[in-house]
Amino acid sequence: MKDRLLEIYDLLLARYGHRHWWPAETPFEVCVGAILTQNTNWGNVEKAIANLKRDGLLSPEALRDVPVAVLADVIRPSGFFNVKSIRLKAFVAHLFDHHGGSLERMFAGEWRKLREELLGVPGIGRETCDSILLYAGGKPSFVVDAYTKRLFSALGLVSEKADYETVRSLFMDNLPADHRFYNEYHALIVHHGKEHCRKRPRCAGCPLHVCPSAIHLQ
DNA sequence: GGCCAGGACACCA
DNA sequence: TGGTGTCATGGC
Repeated sequence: MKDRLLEIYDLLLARYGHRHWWPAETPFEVCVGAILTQNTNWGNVEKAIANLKRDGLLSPEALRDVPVAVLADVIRPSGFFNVKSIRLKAFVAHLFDHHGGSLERMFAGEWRKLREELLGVPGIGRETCDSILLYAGGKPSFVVDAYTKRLFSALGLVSEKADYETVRSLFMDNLPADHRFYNEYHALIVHHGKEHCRKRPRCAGCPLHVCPSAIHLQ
């Protein structure tokens, strides 16, 4: 299984090159983006983040102090703005309550313990949590998203019905715990999912040689 | 005008 | 545990 996973990685990297993820300027922006992108097109998230920057709200202190109704209006383009504004406030409140408002301090401890801690914050589920750990904190916690499940079930490596932790274990039990490697691998999976297969439904020249119809089925 | 997007959670059986 | 409804905008 390890060789197969490495082979797929090599194919994706050879085709698409390094993706330089996550698309954000700071670790805090990664955390905000991870929450805003929940079941949402990334283009809409970019609009919301641009609004936050415009209004000087992209900092732990600013998000802590802004009224939730104001925040909801600012992040409106990302969709689900009422729930996401509450989730952003919950994350920042946790950051101040447990880590003095400092991401650096939050990431200083043992990351597996931090993972359990963050999963207890309302609005931070497994994918959001792992995205924060990997892309904001540089921790070797593999991210599983819709693209990952779709692709690797299409490749026959996991069941279509496999739950999050099962898919995550496929990678973490078989690959070295290297956050740069996990970063690149997941970024390539997402890029393949939206830039290749979605724009070219027939998947002509798909580097993975998989049945395209399986990938496009929801 | 319908479908979908880098989920999470409450509720129910 | 597993299935279903809810939250919502914007691009195609």
